[in-house]
Amino acid sequence: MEDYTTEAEIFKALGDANRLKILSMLKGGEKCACKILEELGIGQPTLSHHMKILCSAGLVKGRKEGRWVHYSIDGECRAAWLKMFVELTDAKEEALLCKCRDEYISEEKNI
Amino acid sequence: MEDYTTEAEIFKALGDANRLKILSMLKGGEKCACKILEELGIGQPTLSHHMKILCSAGLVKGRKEGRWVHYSIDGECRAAWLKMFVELTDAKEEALLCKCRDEYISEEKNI
DNA sequence: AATACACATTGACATGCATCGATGAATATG
DNA sequence: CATATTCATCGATGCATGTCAATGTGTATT
Repeated sequence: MEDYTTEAEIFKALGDANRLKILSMLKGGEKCACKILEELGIGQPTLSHHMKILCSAGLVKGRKEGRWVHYSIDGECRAAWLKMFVELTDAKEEALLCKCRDEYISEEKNI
Repeated sequence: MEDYTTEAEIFKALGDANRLKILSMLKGGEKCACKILEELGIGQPTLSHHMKILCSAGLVKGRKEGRWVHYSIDGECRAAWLKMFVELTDAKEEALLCKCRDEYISEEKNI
């Protein structure tokens, strides 16, 4: 049987309310760590800890610019995990999701 | 800002390799606890613990039949959580997923 | 009724994890 | 160069969690 250790690691990264808040904040686009910090009401080391987990899991990536680090959602990895979850729980729907994604991408290109 | 405590609880349920193995086993359909147990190589109380977490999170439901309990993936809750994750990380794609789901459902009805 | 079986619950234990204060590293500003 | 700022790392702490052995609960079988 498969191991699923890496997959579990990904879901663990999502298993914290503060990290979900962070993801929600990044949904609109790139955001600086200090901005996230002041909205979240937690300590700075704690935020750094959470960002490390989100980055290690691949959900988020950081872009360093001078003293600041701008974080954003890694769309590619996110899509891979979404597919992974669907595949893990229902085989037939996985095919559907891929089909829809292809349509979505081709729509994007036409704009 | 939203709380995301309940959402985090759901992802926590997925953040364990053994629970992901269980979900993978149930992908093909209903399965007895004793069958899961012998495939998984863990203690019986541990399995019971994991099934409780998966059921509390809503991902899995149990059907009691005599001495046995048959577990299966709760497709409805699963779909809601999938939507939640997509919505949490990207607003525009959420609309796409809903559209695809509607098409999927109407295809099912035509068969 | 007595026994066997399938599963849940309890209690204990070790490990993991979120959090914070203190400190370090890198970069901009004077 | 000195200082301030932004973020990462370290060490400590308290709580959550995965695991198992022992026991309890409900159900079939004899």
